Amino acid sequence: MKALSIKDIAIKANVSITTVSFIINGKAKEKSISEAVIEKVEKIIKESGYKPNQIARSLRTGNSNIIGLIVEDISNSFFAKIARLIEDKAYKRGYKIIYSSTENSVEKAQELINMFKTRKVDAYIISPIKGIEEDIRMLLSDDKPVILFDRNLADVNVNYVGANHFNASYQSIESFVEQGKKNIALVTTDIDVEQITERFDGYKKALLDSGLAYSEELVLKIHFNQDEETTINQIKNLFNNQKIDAVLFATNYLAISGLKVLKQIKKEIGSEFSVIAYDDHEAFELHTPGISTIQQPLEDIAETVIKLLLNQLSSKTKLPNQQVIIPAKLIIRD
Amino acid sequence: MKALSIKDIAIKANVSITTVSFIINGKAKEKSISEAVIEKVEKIIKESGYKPNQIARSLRTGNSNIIGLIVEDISNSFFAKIARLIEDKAYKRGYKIIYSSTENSVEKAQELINMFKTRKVDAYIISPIKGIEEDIRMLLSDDKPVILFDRNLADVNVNYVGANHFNASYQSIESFVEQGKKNIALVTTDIDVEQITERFDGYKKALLDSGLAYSEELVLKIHFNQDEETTINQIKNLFNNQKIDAVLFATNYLAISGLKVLKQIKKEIGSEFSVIAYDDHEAFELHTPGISTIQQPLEDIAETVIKLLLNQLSSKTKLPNQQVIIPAKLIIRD
DNA sequence: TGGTTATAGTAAAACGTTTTACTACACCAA
DNA sequence: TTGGTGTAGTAAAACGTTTTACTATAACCA
Repeated sequence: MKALSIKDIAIKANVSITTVSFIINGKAKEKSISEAVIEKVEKIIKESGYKPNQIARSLRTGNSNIIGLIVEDISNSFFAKIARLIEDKAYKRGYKIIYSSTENSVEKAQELINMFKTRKVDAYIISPIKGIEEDIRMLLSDDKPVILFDRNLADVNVNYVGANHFNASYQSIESFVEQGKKNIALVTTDIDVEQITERFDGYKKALLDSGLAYSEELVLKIHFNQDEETTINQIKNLFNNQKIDAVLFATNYLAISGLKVLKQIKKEIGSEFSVIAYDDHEAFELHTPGISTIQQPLEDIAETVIKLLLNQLSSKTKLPNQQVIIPAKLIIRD
Repeated sequence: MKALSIKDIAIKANVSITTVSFIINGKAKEKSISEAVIEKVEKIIKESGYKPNQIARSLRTGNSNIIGLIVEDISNSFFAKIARLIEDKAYKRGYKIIYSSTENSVEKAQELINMFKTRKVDAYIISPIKGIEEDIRMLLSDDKPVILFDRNLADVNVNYVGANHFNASYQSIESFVEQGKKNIALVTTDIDVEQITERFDGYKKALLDSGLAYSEELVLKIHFNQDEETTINQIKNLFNNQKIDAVLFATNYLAISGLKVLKQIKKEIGSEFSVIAYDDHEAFELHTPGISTIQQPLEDIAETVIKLLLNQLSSKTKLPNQQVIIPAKLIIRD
């Protein structure tokens, strides 16, 4: 049962392929096709269930109505939620999203970009990693819209949407200080992206501004793709060996490992020991006591990404790149 | 900066397009192209960075090396994790995955299937919903491999991989009974798929086999896409109005809502009140006390799905459909 | 009347591949 | 010399669209 082609429709309707194509693409009026023919052809299309072959279409037009979305790890709830929101919004505007995970591997990211490129996606939404700057520049020079989100790359001039990581981090520390905390730790990762360094800088700056000393002993940088057991041991070490009364986790999965440690070593969260986690997670609300978190405005981020993208797609001329920074929200729970 | 085509390579190498194509596709030997020419062409390809246009390739060959994955909701951690595992495994075998969420809407599912069809994906992995039986039969009659997972459709003869939901549910209730529980509730959804009805049947059968009465008052069926507030109120009602000493949640998101209720009404989980949740979630391990769960073997499911799929893809003849049922594991935590 | 304009539509090239059927030549055996 | 076989390679069709440039007829008008 081979699929119907535009040719079959043309034969059935006894008109030319061109005419059918014009009708399908809503150009019938401007190409002066008569009402009668339009109706006849549309009827045949409906009855036969003909669907244009998108591959052929893409080959001819060079675009696909598909947007490629590249994230670090689709199984991380932050990315899964953002992906889902973006998918919904794009879908409503007639675009499909295809997504894939980089696993923080430069190689895989490059391969994905290449795959998307050879499949002629119309635009890219990327949560980037260091090392793919050159690839992104290539996309830009192909005149394809690119939006980075969550993480920015310092030395590429491109659209970016993300939360204000510096401020969020700064506020968290401030809030610890207001509670009278003196020994505030930071558990972060060693991924070298702006978003992570900003969180780090916010931590440092807030400490200094509050008259507290910054001490390297209180900062733990976890290697980004080691197994969880190692992570847990390192955090355990930190908690056991340092006098700490508060800790900021720079990502939600680090916080989850951290909470596991606290459970294991039976350290209670409360007035003696406070925790704030970056990026909310179901587990934090449910936790007893509730875990305070920095919530990124997922909905806003997704909406802004899509809006920027569609602007670019519908504009003939290249629009200036924008950097949109959206405030994050500190949610205090207990 | 237009992309290079096979023609450009042919000109540069001073050979025909055909020759280049044979070399790219590893058919040079069998088509008796000389070693010298092969080397020359390969060198030019490497130096110029030429990448074949996959769209043109798909148009010509009718396939794409892409597998379409359709799930209910990619932001649900069960699906996100499965998707990620499948993606990894497919990737290693040279296939790309593109995924999309149905949101439990028949219409959206059909549109997605259509989109994948017109993009000529080579195979489908679908966590189906009732109402798309006909669409799946269409795919099968197109001779495209289809694997259902997580949920089966009773009246379509197709490959299926899933956990043993009946047994898992049965065992959970058994374990409650062993603990001396008498009033065991079930919170489930009203989605009409085998996997959910099996969980329900396991619950019922186990009660009867243990000599406990089955009572409709103890079963709450939540409408599948209502907002969480309503769900929480309904569960609160159940917990407040019925004498219950144990509850099985049929999905992880229901369990999360349920745990929120328990927190709100300050009901402690312990010897008086036991909980088991279907499908593990980070929040359950972290919860105090830990929440017992039924773990589906994600890794096994993903591996089996991919294996079945690749068998079909590489076989010339149509293989018989298989139904693979994988045992789930009851994890008792406290 | 002839020239312009509008209406209604079509033929054919192009997008970048893969693949079938072919050519051209050399070599060898009978 | 003929014919067969192997080697090395190519021309051209095909996949299913979109789009440009074209034709043919009717209508209008001065």
